[in-house]
Amino acid sequence: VSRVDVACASLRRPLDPDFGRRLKGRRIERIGRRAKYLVFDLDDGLSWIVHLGMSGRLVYRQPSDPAARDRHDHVVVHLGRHGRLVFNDARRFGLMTVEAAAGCDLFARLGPDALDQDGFNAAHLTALKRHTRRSLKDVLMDQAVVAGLGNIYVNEILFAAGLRPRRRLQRTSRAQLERLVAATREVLAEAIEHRGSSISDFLDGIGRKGGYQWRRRVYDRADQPCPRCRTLIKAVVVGQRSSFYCPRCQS
DNA sequence: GTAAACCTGGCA
DNA sequence: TGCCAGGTTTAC
Repeated sequence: VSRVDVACASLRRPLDPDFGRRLKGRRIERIGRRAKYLVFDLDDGLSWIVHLGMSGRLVYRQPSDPAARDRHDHVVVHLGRHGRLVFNDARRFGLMTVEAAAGCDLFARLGPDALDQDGFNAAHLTALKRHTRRSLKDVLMDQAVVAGLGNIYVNEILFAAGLRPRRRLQRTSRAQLERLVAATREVLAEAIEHRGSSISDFLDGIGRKGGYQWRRRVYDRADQPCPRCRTLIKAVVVGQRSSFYCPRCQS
């Protein structure tokens, strides 16, 4: 990292005044992920941690790419002669920080990753069942229960599992929970294969749109026919978030 | 639990 | 003009 330009520090969490100083001069040794956070491990043991929020993008640009700055390019991380990483976020719901990943408070309350076979399974969900009246939608959206799922994919997972968003966890059988966990892996595998959902803002790390928006079965498809049975998709609000389901295929 | 807060942009 | 949006936190 040869230089860090901060055009706007007021993200969801205001950018630390030391952010640029901590990143400049470091070498990025590994790129990973923790739930919805991108994690760039640095050569001094700290990590550059990034969350894209709703409208954020982090895009690599070649040295030859035009230098023109967009109004919402808030942070530019220059990589010497190798180009730069540009963080753009119209709504500024994203955040970034440089700190030790171990003991990072952003990670403190995260549950098992949605793709972690050992952590996220039917037994994990069964253990929550006892004293809760929460809906499946609410439970899957809770990053402390299972980390990494957002509104689009929870809608798609519930459709794939044949379960309604408002169904109570308590009233969901072990077999249905097994189905739900399997559906999570299937939906995420397909979403990753198609590089995510570009419904309005999302671009991948090299500026390409994802393709999953063309494959979604129910999300934002109110009053359109279910791809399986042609019944019209319903829209409801669960926990302040829009939910979509097929009243025939999902129970 | 539920609402409101943080922001901008797009659409009816 | 008002309402909605891939997220998360904070306050009643």
